Amino acid sequence: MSTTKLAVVPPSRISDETLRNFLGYQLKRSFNVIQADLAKTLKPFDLRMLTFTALVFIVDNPGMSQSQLADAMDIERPNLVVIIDELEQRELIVRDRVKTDRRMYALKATLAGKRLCKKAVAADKAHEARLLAGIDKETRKNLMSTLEVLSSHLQNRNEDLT
Amino acid sequence: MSTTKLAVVPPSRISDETLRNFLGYQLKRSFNVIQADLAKTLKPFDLRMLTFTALVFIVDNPGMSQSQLADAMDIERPNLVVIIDELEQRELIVRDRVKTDRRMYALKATLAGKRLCKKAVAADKAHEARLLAGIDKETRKNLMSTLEVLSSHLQNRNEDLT
DNA sequence: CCAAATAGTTACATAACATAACTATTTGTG
DNA sequence: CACAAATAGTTATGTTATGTAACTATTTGG
Repeated sequence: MSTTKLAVVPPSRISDETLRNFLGYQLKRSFNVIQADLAKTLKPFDLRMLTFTALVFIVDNPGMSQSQLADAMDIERPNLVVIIDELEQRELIVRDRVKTDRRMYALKATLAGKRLCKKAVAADKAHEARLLAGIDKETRKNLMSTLEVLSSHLQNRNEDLT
Repeated sequence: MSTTKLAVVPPSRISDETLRNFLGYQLKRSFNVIQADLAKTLKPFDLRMLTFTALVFIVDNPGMSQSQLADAMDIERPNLVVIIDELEQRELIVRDRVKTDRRMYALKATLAGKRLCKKAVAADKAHEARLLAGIDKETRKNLMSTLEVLSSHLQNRNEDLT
């Protein structure tokens, strides 16, 4: 049997047995699917995952600062600037100067921002419900609590290091 | 009490209660931490997450094609080209033309590629062990199997749609 | 025989992310 | 009280990941 005959791997025999043991790999596989579907879900609202997350944080925490939001979103402060710029330009949020500390802004959602947020959150809920259809309620619950444990553990580790 | 006094949110009161219910949010939080640490872990090998994943797949599946690898990695084929170019240029892999189908290559790891892969896999294992230290064995096992269920479910859904 | 499909590529655009360096302002210490 | 250090936000820039259009070369199927 010549080696060229075996040169091509049949599709069914592609193995990810090494990678499958890595948490990062499993997270990325799942996250890829969810992220792609979320991009489609948010597109009608002219939102992306980062602008959506920022808006939700601001709606839930009126008066938070840009530094706090960057921390909460786990992104660098310079990268937040364009996100806030975009939400402000669309009149979904406002940057209010803080009288007691003129370096900082208090971020607040406008009425339009709150409304858009509500709709986008509902759409996101539906998108996740669709993706998880076929997984029973008990398993979903276990999934969410397991991920909560994981992300809390990792966040705590991160904070200890800084 | 004037509104300016309440303008600033105390750090301890930032709430992510809306976002915390989203699977995508939880996955992203965890994935952010793992990805940042993995970038540091792979840097001494001059690898990134994508080049590492590609190399592992090729080592485990000698002879696989670029199309198969793109599918396995869930990326678009044009984006695989620079990844394969880089691994080839470093002489970690080779692109062998397939005699029976001159459109395609059979990708194979070189000895140097296999060696680097082995070291990088060990380093990745250690990085994940470090990140998960403090989580007991039973919880880790549950975590991995839960994520396996999730990513299999989502991959199956994706394949059904295409 | 040839249209359709496939494998791989080039070119390009967008978005996410990291870092250096800056201005304006506040804080803390000697 | 003066001022160095720290903080909040910003500009500029580079790197990486990702998506899409259009292309060439080759194979497939009717």
